[in-house]
Amino acid sequence: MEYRPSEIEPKWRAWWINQCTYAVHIDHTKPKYYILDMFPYPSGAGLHVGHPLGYIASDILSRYKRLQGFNVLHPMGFDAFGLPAEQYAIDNGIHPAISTRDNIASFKRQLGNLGLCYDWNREVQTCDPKFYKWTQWIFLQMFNHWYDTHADQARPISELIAHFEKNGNQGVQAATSFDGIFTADVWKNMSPKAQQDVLMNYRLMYRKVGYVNWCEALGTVLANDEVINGVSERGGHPVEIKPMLQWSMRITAYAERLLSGLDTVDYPDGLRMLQRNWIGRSEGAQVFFDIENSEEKLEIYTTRPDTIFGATFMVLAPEHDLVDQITTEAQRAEIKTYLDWVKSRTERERQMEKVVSGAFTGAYALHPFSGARIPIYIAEYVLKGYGTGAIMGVPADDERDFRFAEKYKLPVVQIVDKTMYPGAEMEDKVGKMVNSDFLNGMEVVDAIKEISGRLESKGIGKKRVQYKLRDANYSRQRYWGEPFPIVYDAEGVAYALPESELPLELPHTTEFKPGGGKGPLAQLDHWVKLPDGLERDTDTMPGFAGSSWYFLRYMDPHNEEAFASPEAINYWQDVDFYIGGAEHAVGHLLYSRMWHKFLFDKGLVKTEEPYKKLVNQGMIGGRSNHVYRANERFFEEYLMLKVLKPFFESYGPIKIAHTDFEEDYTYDFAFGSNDLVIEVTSAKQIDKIERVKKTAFTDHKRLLILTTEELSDLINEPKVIADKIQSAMQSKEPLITLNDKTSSEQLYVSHSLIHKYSPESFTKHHVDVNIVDSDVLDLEKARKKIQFKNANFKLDAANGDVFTCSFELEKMSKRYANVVNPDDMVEQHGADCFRMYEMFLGPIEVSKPWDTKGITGVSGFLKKFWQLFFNGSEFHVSNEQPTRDENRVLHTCIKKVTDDIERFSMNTCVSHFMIVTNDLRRLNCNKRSVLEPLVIMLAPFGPHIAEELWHRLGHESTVFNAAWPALDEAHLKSDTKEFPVQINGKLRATIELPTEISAADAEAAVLALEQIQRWLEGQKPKKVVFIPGRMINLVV
RNA sequence: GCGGGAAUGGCGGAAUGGUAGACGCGCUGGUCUCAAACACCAGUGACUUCACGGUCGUGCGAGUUCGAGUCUCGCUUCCCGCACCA
Repeated sequence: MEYRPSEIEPKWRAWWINQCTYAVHIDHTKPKYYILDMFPYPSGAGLHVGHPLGYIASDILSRYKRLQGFNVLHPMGFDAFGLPAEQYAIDNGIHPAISTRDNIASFKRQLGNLGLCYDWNREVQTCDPKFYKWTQWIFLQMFNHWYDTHADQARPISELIAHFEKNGNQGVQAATSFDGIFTADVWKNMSPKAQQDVLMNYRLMYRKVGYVNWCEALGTVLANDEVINGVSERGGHPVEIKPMLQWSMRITAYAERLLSGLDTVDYPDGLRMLQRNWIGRSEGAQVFFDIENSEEKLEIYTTRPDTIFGATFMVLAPEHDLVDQITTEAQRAEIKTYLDWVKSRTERERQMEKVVSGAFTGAYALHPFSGARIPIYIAEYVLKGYGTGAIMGVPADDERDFRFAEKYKLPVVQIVDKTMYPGAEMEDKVGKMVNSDFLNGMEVVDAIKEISGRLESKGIGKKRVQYKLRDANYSRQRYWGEPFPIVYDAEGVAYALPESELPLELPHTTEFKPGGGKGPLAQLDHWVKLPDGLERDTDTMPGFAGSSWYFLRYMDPHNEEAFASPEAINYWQDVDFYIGGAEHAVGHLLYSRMWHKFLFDKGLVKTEEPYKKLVNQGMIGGRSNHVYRANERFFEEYLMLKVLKPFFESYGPIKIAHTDFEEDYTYDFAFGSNDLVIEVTSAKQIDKIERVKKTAFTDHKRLLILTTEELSDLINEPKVIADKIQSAMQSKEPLITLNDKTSSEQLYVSHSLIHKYSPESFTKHHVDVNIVDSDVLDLEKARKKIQFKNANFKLDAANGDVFTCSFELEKMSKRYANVVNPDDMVEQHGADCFRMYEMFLGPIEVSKPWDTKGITGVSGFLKKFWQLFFNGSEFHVSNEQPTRDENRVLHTCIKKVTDDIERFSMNTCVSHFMIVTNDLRRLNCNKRSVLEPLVIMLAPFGPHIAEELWHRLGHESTVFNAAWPALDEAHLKSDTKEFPVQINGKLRATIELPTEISAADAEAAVLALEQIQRWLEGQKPKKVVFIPGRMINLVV
């Protein structure tokens, strides 16, 4: 009986839904396993074959774990707030809620086609008030907490207030943007607003004026990771730095834990490295320098305090607060010129700049040990936002400082002797200190310790750990996001809404354009202005708000009392296996890890880290096809090469010098002994035709006009054109224009022919890969496309009148017309086949190109597998005992597939199923005791075919309630094995020997081999290496 | 520039330090067919040989080892990330 996926697949999908096969409940009798796909944003573009890769892989793992006896949570939902829907609303007037709902529906329909085992009852959408109630709730928890760096955890703001009331802020060790010390009395005498302003500096969600990435075109502030090379990630619009009052998330408080936590999770090394770099921890020291003739101290940050004796200049960031105060009158003009220049430059220009620049302030710092006067400069290469925004310039030990010193002719004092470390770079922390007073002779590492101690005892410096990581901007001047559950009084003091007022629902509007630096919500007076005089925050939360905790909601998605019940959290704990794209490496993953740690501090979740194991799926690239459209040049070359040769032989070619044309010659073709001239042009170029007519008339030439349109029509019949030219030659007519009823407006030329013409003859265009098969264009389908309306094709006659395209590997994208839709694949080959082919392409983690051709291999395999169960049209499975060989095939498969799924190597599993199927066909095996376990093992990969066969085998319940087959090692071994025989490591022969043969017996057998004797040339081998059950190597 | 990853037939890719190229695509030949498609069978790294066989072969160059695609060192190219982070 034929395998017909289109019949069996929809049947079982409906049955699974009907039977609630994928419904998951807390079950304390089974171990839990939580498998999560990264939260998709439902874009309007629909899925291409690259998208489901991870979903299929996680689906296979989920089904496998279930068969292994785990209670598997495998949910799906949508990151439904976001910019694209809002942009779409601005462009098309469709409310984001509507377009988002529609996009989710089509996304779910496409996923539904693939037979994925999600428990849709647990679906969440971040734009659902029932969901974002808890996003707002967590936000308020963070608002109401501060980070105690001593206890190394978040604590309620109320405890901080209590401390202030007793002791002021003395003894408080906090992650804070507040500097300065106040006493309890000072605190108590502050106005309520002043107190709130102080507290704001301690909150984990806080407001501050920050320099933000403002994107005028999008009308919003962007996070650092949404800005790529100075332009917005979405749309590529310019981004400028602008000061604004914004919500900020104090992720820096968790920097150390985010870093150390990386050692406890199973993430890919590359991803861990990425996060480490992003957090960017560096250990160094802050040092205060006195400034000559000034009360101010200059605070710098350095990771190399040991090089302090090599400091020959200081550099401040141009925006540094001290610049104005310390600049001397004499230098004021120069500094101003420099600052103006810096301001005039865009972020992008600054990043691209390779040459150092700066200006001298006229002020001097005093060296804390030598007392030397050190000139203070400002320079762009020192950044306001990092460290203290000021450095000491040590040109002998820092590349940039050296370049700066070179340019401004500043002295270079060698302070580290690296002669005993050949190959050490300038900035390596090795060598012996010289020219450094009391540090002389010390190794760098010891010198760092020594100087740190001295700085500290002198009270002019301190060890300090610094991070590159910045607090995340948490405000967006946008509509389609979570509103802030915050109101402000007349003085601008922020108050949290009471929990009872959550969710604060997003009000309806039809106007989405931002204005004046404010989001669309600002225009909704009735919503913003409250009766009691308070005003709402008019920004919305960023995209990462909902996605920072969504995986917790899946544990208990309908709970109205909490974001998830303690019972659910206790049972499901955390995500065991997380799969998704590497693009979330530093954004989503860092943010959600931070939220999880915060909730952990609060005792609301049970683990420090949200995701135990993480796998990044690779991208699937597209294979684009190109067609070549003929330019006018092509027709001229074509006539020359294919048609006119005999005419030139008869009449002789001539060239007529140009009169008033731009081209070199007046006519495209002219002849020595015939007064006919030929002009090739598009019929659309009426002006040109008129001019040529006039010129021909003046020259007393008869004119034949060949239009590219008619040539296109006749392109596959060169003889017809030749005949027409022939009759024109013989005619007496002064003007011959041919057929004006043409159907072709363009001509496309088979790629196999274009090498005969010059490259300028063609323009390359993408063509939809779905109408191309093995680079051959399907002309029937092509003619239906708008692209080829009124087009003709020059076919490759030598190769059976085909039209070929060239190909290129590119990103899969509508723009390249190379998008392959999974729906089409499922329709043609079935979901099981599509799923297995996706896996078969290669390792999940690796990027690879899609090639639709190869899917026939998997399709053929499934047909063969199906046929194992049938005798002609009849389902026929025998109950006989399996043979040794059959058992070996089965158990080898159990071992291989089990091992490979465990190491997430799905491609080799599919390969192995193919091998097994081929083996069993050879063995003519249709035995239940072999086939039934195979059906169970195939089920995670091809759930539909497995369910069908499982039921035909007589089972009533789903195959996913079966148990994964157990391995019996005894069946793996065969009696004999073909041993490779090597001479000096090179394979020279193979020999069939008992698998368990002893070294001595093997040696004897091998030495008896004629081929081996030939290599030994009568000598005895020096040494015999025998690996039992594996191989034999003779050393001669 | 810094950091990470990769490099194996025409293509996607296999290979606990032990028979390199499994499996599939493609290609070639054959069977079936009036023919094509499907299906099935056989072959398919390069060079060489009538053949048996031999030589070379996992980006390049060294090394460790009885034995290296795999381990070590040095280079080349490509991909990804970060980019004046003091």
